[in-house]
Amino acid sequence: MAKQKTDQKADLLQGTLDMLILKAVSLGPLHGYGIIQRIRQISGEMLEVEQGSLYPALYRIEQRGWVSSQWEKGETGRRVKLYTLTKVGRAQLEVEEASWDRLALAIAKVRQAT
Amino acid sequence: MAKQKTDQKADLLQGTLDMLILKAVSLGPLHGYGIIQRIRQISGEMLEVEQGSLYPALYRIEQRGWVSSQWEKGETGRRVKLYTLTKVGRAQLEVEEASWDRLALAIAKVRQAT
DNA sequence: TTCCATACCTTGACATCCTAGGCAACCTCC
DNA sequence: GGAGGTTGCCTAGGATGTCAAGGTATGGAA
Repeated sequence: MAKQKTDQKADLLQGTLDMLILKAVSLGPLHGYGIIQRIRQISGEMLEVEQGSLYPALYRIEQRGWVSSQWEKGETGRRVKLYTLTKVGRAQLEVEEASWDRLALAIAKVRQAT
Repeated sequence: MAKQKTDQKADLLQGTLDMLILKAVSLGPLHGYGIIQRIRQISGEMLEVEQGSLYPALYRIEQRGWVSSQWEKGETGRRVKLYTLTKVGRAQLEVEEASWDRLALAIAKVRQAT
């Protein structure tokens, strides 16, 4: 299906996946497969989340109460598991974004060092 | 001793440690304990690498040929294990920096999504 | 002499991610 | 009507990397 991905295996860093998922779901309820597509889309085709990474992560995230899920009939008539961001999840997203900002800033400083 | 660390568990993301170490050593040969200090310093006290993370990482990095080591007499008269960046290591540093840039760019895009 | 900082290292637990599968429903095209 | 592709869910197993916690030793300061 033409994955290609600019030949560079950009692989996510451990810990960033949760933030990406929360962000994707924050744009509106979504099912698992759709999350992968949305992340790919909003990252400009740069990030490709594997199913084997996503589903365990979703389970984990739901356990922590950051998202809630319910089975629904999708637009195509098929049953899909819709995930919705909870209030706690929205707060967590902000925490993770702040944490990322701090790290990115720190790394930037290190990069400048001579 | 005053560690403090702004109470925020800034914890590194898996995968960034190698880059930090390579960068630290790229500024001049250094021993393990000194690497921790240099990273703390050039990150503006934002990054605190644990010894339990550093030494395994150093071993790993040396096995891959990115640094070489030799025992020397430190300034204080004590024996220290000095690590030096190799040519391969310098190339690897560039690879990791480029990889970080890609990821940071992708994350930034995701952050902007509405 | 007691304590702290420096300096090395290991062990074991833990979380997260990826590879590689499996299952099923739906669609299109031949 | 059958084949194959896409959507959609999931799991098992292994690899990796990090951390918490400990151990050892030297040297200087109090």
